[in-house]
Amino acid sequence: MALEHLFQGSALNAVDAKGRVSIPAFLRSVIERRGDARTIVLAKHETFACLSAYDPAYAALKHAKLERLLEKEETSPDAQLDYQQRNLMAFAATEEVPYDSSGRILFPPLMRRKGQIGDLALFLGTGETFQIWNPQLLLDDKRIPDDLKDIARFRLEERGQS
Amino acid sequence: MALEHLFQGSALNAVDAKGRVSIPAFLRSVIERRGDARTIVLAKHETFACLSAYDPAYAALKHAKLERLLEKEETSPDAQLDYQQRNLMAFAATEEVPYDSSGRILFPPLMRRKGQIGDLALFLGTGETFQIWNPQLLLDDKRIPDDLKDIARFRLEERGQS
DNA sequence: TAAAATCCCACGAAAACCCATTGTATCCCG
DNA sequence: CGGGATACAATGGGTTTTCGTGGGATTTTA
Repeated sequence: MALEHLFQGSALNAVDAKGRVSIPAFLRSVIERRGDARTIVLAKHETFACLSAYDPAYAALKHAKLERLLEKEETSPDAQLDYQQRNLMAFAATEEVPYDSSGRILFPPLMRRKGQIGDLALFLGTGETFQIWNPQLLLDDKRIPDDLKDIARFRLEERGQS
Repeated sequence: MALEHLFQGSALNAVDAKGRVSIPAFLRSVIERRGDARTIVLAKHETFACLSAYDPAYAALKHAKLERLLEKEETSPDAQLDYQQRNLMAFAATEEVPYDSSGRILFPPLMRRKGQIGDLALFLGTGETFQIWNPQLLLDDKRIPDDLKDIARFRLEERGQS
């Protein structure tokens, strides 16, 4: 699985009173080059206190990979349950949301709580996917490199003095 | 078998006094993109205490897959019986129900009992198909990942405090 | 004729849509 | 090279549409 277009860069956007957020244009352009959907898929990140996001085409790719894995070791009794659990997490525990002509999504309340997103959303490109953080939680996480925290601080300052 | 449109997301809907339930709009949109039917097929899930649901187009696909499997290992003595059993389950043990213009089905009593569905139906997208749960049974199932139970609890809360 | 299914309409909340404003980066031309 | 015009991004607000749901009326079935 070698994706041609990768997510990169960072941005800090506001979540308004209605729960709307602009998806940064540089991330949207990757989504639309990977497929022709104007939609993102949201999931709780596996290891960090943030959300993981990607495009539907990437979700389909991941699913196909799972399917192939199952067909290989279909016989095993545990494999069946393992497959069911993965499938549930990959699809039931995610939400697909379209963005409108101005590039905004309506943040689903479930994901907003899972990611503990307040009125600021920090977007971080990570190649195949991107992440959405509550900036403060990123600053508080000891596992995050200082250089990255500097970027988060910069984005916060940018916004503070305007 | 690479399906283009996949079921994902979750929702908790009410089953009213007449036994009617709204199929969530985001699931219906997948059904209608896969084919032009406004119908779902219901079956008891193979491993969980819930129902499995999908569109007629997917049922046809599953059938074709079974056929191919049979032709491959036709020689085996067990294969024939296995095929007969699977075929029975795939067709006799299922019910096809149309949904109306407002997206509701009338829940067939047999399936409602098989799935132990009360007055709340939890819908979970799982890619090729989706599941319908009695939310309490999902919470009680030890095989279900905690993250998914959190989602079920969230859906229950959403509804409770309104 | 009673029970059940289908059709119809109605309502409130939420989501999607449209338009307007601001700020910023980009481009073009003098 | 500078400065004005331009395009686009992010955001705010109002309006329209859709969704889930309840209930009544009509038709069908047993």
